[in-house]
Amino acid sequence: MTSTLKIATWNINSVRFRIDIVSRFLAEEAPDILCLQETKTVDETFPAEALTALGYEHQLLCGQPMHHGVAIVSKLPLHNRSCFDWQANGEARHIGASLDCGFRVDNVYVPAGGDVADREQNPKFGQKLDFLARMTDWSHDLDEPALLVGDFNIAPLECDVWNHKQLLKVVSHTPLEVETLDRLQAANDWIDLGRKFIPAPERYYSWWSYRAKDHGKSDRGRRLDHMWASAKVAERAIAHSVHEHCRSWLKPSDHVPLVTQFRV
DNA sequence: ATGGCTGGTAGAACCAGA
Repeated sequence: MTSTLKIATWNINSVRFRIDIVSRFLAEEAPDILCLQETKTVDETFPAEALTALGYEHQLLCGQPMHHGVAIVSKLPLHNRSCFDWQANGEARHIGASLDCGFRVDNVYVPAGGDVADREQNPKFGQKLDFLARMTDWSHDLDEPALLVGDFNIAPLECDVWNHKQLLKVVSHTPLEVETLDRLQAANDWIDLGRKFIPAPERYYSWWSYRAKDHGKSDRGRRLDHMWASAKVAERAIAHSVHEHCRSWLKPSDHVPLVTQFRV
């Protein structure tokens, strides 16, 4: 029997502050699995009960005080929890699990990288590149079907940003970051599901700054969030959607959810 | 018009996001 599996990813910018819109999204879209980034809470205060009440009883948490933090909540069992420290400093930026349908899910929050695109002047930029290099090594050694999702904090293509030329020196769209992301992609022949379903040069953004007076009017977006699949998993992807309307909800995250549906 | 905003935590003339 063939059925489908729907997986979502969302940088929520505080899961406690935004539990109401998380609940609304889960009720309306009903993914089987939701990967969250920037939960901004320790595991003890993660809103576990509210999500269990919506049917997401399987929860893997990797939080820390104040910043960062990732989680996977699921209607289906999650096995073999892994938590890689690709930042090499203890920050909570990855959580992975195996699914009964035969592939693993890895949920990642790549460091933003600070303001200056130079690792000598700005150590955070170096940490971002090093994080991606460690992910690349891991991708190289990966020997099982996998789905890699999350906030990569890089918009690689010209059509992934509102203005390519203006953003060439802005961290998230610099040529060095794009090259580094390309090496990561090549290390496991990852398929960019977003662009498989919404091919370039079509506009595709997943993040809009809080600082715009009217984010929808200026539409200065970037595609910072991604869903990448290894070849066997990509073959099973049958639909992909960007939930741009969530950016206009009350007290929104600055990111919107992405959803991919798979044949399993 | 790359910060004009945002949340967490402390109780900031803070930090971090991107």
